[in-house]
This record gives sequence, C-alpha cells and structure tokens, in this order.
Amino acid sequence: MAANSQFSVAVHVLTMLANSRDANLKSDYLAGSVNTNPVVVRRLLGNLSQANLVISQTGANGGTRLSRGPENISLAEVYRSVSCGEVFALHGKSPNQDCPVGRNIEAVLCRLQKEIDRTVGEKLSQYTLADVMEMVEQGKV
Amino acid sequence: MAANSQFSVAVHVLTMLANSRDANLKSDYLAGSVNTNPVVVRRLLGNLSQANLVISQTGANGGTRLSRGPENISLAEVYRSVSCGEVFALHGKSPNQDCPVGRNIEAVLCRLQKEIDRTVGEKLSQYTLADVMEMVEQGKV
DNA sequence: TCAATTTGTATCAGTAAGTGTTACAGAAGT
DNA sequence: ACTTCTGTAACACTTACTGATACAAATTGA
Repeated sequence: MAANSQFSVAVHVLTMLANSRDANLKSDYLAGSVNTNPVVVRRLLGNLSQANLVISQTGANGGTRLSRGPENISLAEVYRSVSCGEVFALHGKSPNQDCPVGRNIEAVLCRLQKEIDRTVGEKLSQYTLADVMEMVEQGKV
Repeated sequence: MAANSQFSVAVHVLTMLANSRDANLKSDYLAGSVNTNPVVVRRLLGNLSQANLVISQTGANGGTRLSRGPENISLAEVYRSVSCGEVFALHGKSPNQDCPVGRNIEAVLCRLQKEIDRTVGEKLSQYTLADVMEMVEQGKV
C-alpha cells in the first residue's frame, strides 16, 4: 500500500455517514465499503471524533454518525484532522549556520511552506461533504 | 529524521548553485551547508539533473552547476523533480464496487486530487530560484 | 442481572520510503 | 599514472501506515 491515503478514506467514510443521516454506522460495515480492516476505520474515526466531525457510541446499537449536516463540514477540516497539513517538510537537521545560505534558507522555506499549506486549505475549504455527496450521486450509472 | 524534506534540500542546494553562478560546486561542499552526507546530495542532484535543472561533471574539478539562469527555474519544476506531486494519495486498495459510494468515490477523489495538485503547482510556479535568492539575501543580518 | 454487541486501544508483524554511511567503478584534469 | 569527483550499489536504521488479533469498557435489552 502506498503513501498517506487517510484523507481519501476519511472522505469515503464521511460520505457513507452523510448518506445514512442520523443512523449509527458500525466500523465493520464501513470497513466493508472501504475494503479494509474495521480497526483501521475505528482509528480513523478516532481522529475525526477528536476534530468534532463525528460522534461515536460504544455498546450494542453503537456506531458513528456525523456531528452536523454535511453542508457544514468542509474538506479542509477533514484534511486537517487526518494529516500533518504540510505539503513538504522543512530540513530534518538544521543547515550549517556558518553558510550565508544555510543561515537564512530555513526562514524562507518556512514562509513558503505556510503559504502553500494555506493555499491548499483554502482550496479544500471550497468544498463541503455535501458537494462530495452530490458528485458521488452524479457519478452513479 | 522526519518526512519528505527533499524539496527543502533541493531549494537549498539550488540556491547555493545559483549564488556561485558558473562555478562547479562539489557534493562535499554542498553537503556541508545542508548538514548531511555527500551521497544524499548526489542522489538529489541526480533527480535535478534528470529534470534538466543542473549539469554535473565527473572527474577532477568536476561538480555541479545550474543549467540556466535562476530566473528561469521555477519552484514548480523543482517540486516536480523531487516529489510524486500528490498532496494526498488515493485509496490503496480499490473500494467495494457493490457499494454505491465505494463505486463512485474514487473518481471524485481523483478529480479533487488533480485540482489540488494543480493549485499547488500554480502557486509554486509564481516563484523562481531568483526570488528565493533575493529573499535569502534580504534575510541576511 | 446477565448476555450480546460495539467501540477504543494495545500490541505485533509486514511494508514502504527516506536517511546516513561505506565502498568502489568510471570519468576527467594535471 | 595519480588524484579528484560523480554515479551508484549495498546495507542498516528510523519512521509511518496498514492489517490483524485480542481484550477491557460501555451500552442495550431481555
């Protein structure tokens, strides 16, 4: 399996929840649609729950539902809740401070990083879960 | 060391090359500024060379220089040459095709992915290596 | 109260990617 | 020839994600 597909799975799961409105969906059922293990789904739902996007209930007839209407959940929130939010990372080790470039490049890259990440966030905030539901609906054959 | 910092290191190295104009810089010297191993730098320069951003020469007095002026190298090109260019990944395994959401979500996410990646590319293409040089210069104390 | 269900979480193994290092063949200058 | 470099292979280490089993705690309902 490749890199970080958590955002994709999160959007998938949230769309399922949106389609079922107020009914609690179980991690087993969601995992069946995503084609993965229920624990993977529960871990992901844990992140979404911490971000107040979903509400989970333990016990019999438990499960997970959206915390609000899909038109009030932007993809930017989803992205933030399951990723570090950085398109690229800064240097692992600090560059050589005796070098004029090394001394100043980090600040430049940091500003650039923030700008890129903000751009991604703004783009994602243009879409809500309701938009995704609609697109999925239109894609139906 | 953390995630993918290759873009940061690439911009760092290219800025060094830009500052030294036509002189060949050695991987040892560049590694000293980045604070890493020469082989790491040479691997990175290999990518940049394949993308025709730099020219390397083997042998004594060898090294690497830019293939063109820094005002003609956009950060989008740099980004493309050292990363997969995807802000988020699609599903690892294909979702359950018997589920209405599973059947259609991939296409929706793929469109969204392309749009986000294009947005990042457009933002990065607003900056050239010459802009970075200037910002680094201004940051000097 | 007791049994069944379901989440939350710990734990472990497997996979993939990036990093750092040593080593060495081949190219090129003197 | 000898020295200096790049290009690259090989290996160990770390980190992150995925997938799986296991079980405590919560909740429902009989």
